Amino acid sequence: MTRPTILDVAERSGVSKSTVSNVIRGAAAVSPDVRSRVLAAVDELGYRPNGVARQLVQRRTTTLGVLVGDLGNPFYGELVKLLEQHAHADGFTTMVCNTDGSSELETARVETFLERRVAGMVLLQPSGDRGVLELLRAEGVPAVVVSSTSAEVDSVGVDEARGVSLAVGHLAGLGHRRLAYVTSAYVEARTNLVRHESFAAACDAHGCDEASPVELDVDAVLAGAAPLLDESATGFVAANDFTAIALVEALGRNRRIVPRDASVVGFDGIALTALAGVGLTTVAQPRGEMARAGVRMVLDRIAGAEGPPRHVVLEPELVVRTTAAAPPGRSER
Amino acid sequence: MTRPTILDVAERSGVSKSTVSNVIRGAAAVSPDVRSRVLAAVDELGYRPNGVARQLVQRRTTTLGVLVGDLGNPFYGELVKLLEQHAHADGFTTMVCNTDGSSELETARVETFLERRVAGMVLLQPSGDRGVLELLRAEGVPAVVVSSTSAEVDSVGVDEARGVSLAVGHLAGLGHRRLAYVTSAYVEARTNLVRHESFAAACDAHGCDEASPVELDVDAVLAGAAPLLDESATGFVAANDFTAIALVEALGRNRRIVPRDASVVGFDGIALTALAGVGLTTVAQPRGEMARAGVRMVLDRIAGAEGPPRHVVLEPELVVRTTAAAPPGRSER
DNA sequence: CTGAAAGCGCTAACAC
DNA sequence: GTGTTAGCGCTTTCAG
Repeated sequence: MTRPTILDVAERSGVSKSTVSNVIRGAAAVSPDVRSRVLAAVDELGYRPNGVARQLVQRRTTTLGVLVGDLGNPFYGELVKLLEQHAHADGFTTMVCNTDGSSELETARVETFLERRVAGMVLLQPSGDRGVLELLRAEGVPAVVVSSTSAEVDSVGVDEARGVSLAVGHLAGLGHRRLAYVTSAYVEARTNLVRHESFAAACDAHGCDEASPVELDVDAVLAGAAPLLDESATGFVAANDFTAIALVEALGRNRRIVPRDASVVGFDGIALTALAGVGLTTVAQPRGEMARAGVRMVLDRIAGAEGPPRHVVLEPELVVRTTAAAPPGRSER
Repeated sequence: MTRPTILDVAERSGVSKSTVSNVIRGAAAVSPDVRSRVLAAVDELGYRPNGVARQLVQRRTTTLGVLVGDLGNPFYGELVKLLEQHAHADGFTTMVCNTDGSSELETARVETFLERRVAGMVLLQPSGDRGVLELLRAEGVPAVVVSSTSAEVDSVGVDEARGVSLAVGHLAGLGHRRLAYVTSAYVEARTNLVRHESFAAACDAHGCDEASPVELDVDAVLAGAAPLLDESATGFVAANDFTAIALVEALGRNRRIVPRDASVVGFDGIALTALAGVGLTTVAQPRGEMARAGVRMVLDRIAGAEGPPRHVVLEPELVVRTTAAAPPGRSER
C-alpha cells in the first residue's frame, strides 16, 4: 500500500539510489544499459519522485504564492490563470489564496505561504498593509505586485495616469464637460487613490469640471437598489469594469439610458465587458504582458537578482465600444 | 542568513528539540516555565516551523489540488474562492491549476499535484478523460468533482434535469413553443451532454418543439461577429451564463432585441449576470453549498472514509430577471 | 561511471 | 515532564 521510494527502484534495478537519482534528474552521465534498467524499474513500480522530500533536501521549493483580493472578479481570475501558465512554463506551481480585501486574512495567508516555504509571492491586490511587506522582506521572500504599484517591492502595472487620461480625454472629445469618478468597495484602496487623483488631473488638463465622486455599493445594485447619482455629470469614469457595469445598471434604474443620457468608461478590460449586453467602453490593461513580466521578475529575484525594487510600467489602451457617446442636448461631434 | 530551525530554538531555551516540538504543536504536557522559555526563544529568533519538513516526516500534506478549466469564467473564479475559504477553515491550503479544457494540460497538472503529494483533489471541469481518474484511483488520492458529475468519483452538483426543466418551463409558461438549446466551446462536454438531453426531455414534457441546437463561437462574438441563429426559435436555453450573455449579444447583432424578439435563459447564476446590462434570467447553482459539500467530501475521504462514490445533488433555482418575456406576436399572458 | 555516507528540519515512539 | 533515537525520501559531495 505504501508508495515505492527511490530505494525500491534502486533495489529492483540492482543499482544504488544515487544512480537512480542521477537518471531521474538527468544529471551526470549514466551508462545506457543501467539507465534503461532503472527506467524499466521506475515503470514497473509506478515510481513517482516525492517532491516534498526533494524540496526539503534542496532547501527550496518551486512554489509561488499568489495572493488575490477577489477571485470572483474576472479580471483577477484571468490574471491568475495567466500567472499560473507562465509559472508552470518555468517549472513552478502556484498556490492561490483569496483575501477578500481583509488585511487579517492577508496576513494569515502570507503566514501560511511562509510556513510552506514558497519561493516567491505574487501580490494582486495587496491591502497596502505595511506589515505584510515588512514580513516578506524580513523573511527574505521575493515578491512582486502585479496590476498595482508599490514603492517597496518589485511591481508591474499600467501607467494609471495615462489610462485615466485616455478615458477622460475620450469623454471630453465627445463633448462632455462635467465628469464624475465612480468607485466601489471592490477597488483596492491604493489603486483607487491613484486613479482618483489622475482623474482630477485629467479633468483639469482636458478642461472638464469634476463632479463629486461616487462610491457605488455594487452589492446593493446587485440586490436591485437604485442608488442616487449625481445629476449634473454626464460622463462617468469608473475605477474598474466591475464597478462600471454596476454603474450602467444603476443609471438605468435611475432612468438614465447609457449612452443616450450618460456615458460610462470603465477600467481593466475584462473579457466579459465585450459581451456585457452593453459593450463597455473601457481602458484595457495588457493582462498577458503583465503576467509574463510579473512572473519573470519574481523568478529573477528567486534566482538571486539583487538591487532596489524595479517597476515595470505598461501602456493601457482605450477600447471604444458603446457606453460612451456625445452628451444629451448636443449634436454628435 | 539561514533560517532558524527547531534546533536553534532548543539550544537557546536550553531544552531538547522534542520539547520545543511539543510546545509548538501544543501536544503533550509541558511545564509552564519551560513553555514560556521556549516561546520566548521562538519569538526572539523569529522561528517559523518548516512545513515542508513536517510534511515529509508525517508522510502527508495538507494541500488540496484544485483543477479548473477556465478561471477566467467568473463562475469558476467564485467557486475556487469559496473552495479555498472552506479548505482553509479546515487547515488545508489549495494549489490551483488551470487546464484550459485541454486533456494533456489536465494530465500534466495532475502529475504535478501527485508529485507534490496533495492530500486530495477537487476537479471543477474534468475533461472526462478516463485516464486521469484512473491515475488518481491508482495513486489512491481522493478526488471530488464539483459542479459536474462523475460516476467514478465523489461528486457534488445540481439536479441538471430539474434546472433545465425550470428554464424550459419558464419559457413555455411565457408562451414560447419553439425553443433552441445553445452551447459553446466553454461548456464542459459531459455537462453539455446532460443539459442537452435534459433540454430535449423538458421540451417534450412542456409541449415545446426543439429547434436545431446552436453551437455559438463565443470568441467570434467577442471579436464582433454576428453568427447566424435559428430564426424559427423564439426561446433559447443556454448551457451556461457565459454563453447566454454572448447569445444576447449575438441576437442583438442579428437585430433581434432581447426580450422583445427573443428570450434567453442562462445557467449557473454568476454574480455578474445580475449586472450584465441586461439582467439575465438564469438557473442559479448554489455555489456556496457546493463548495462546502465538496470540501467536506474530500476531507472525509482523506480522513479515511471508505465506500463507493457518493453523489450529492443540490437544487438549482430559477432567477427571473429580464431576458425572458412573452414571444413576439403574442400579448402578455 | 557508480556507490557510500551525510544530512535537510521535523515528528514520534520510547526511555528516563 | 523531558530527552534520546530513529527515521521521512531525497540530493549531494566525495571516494572508488
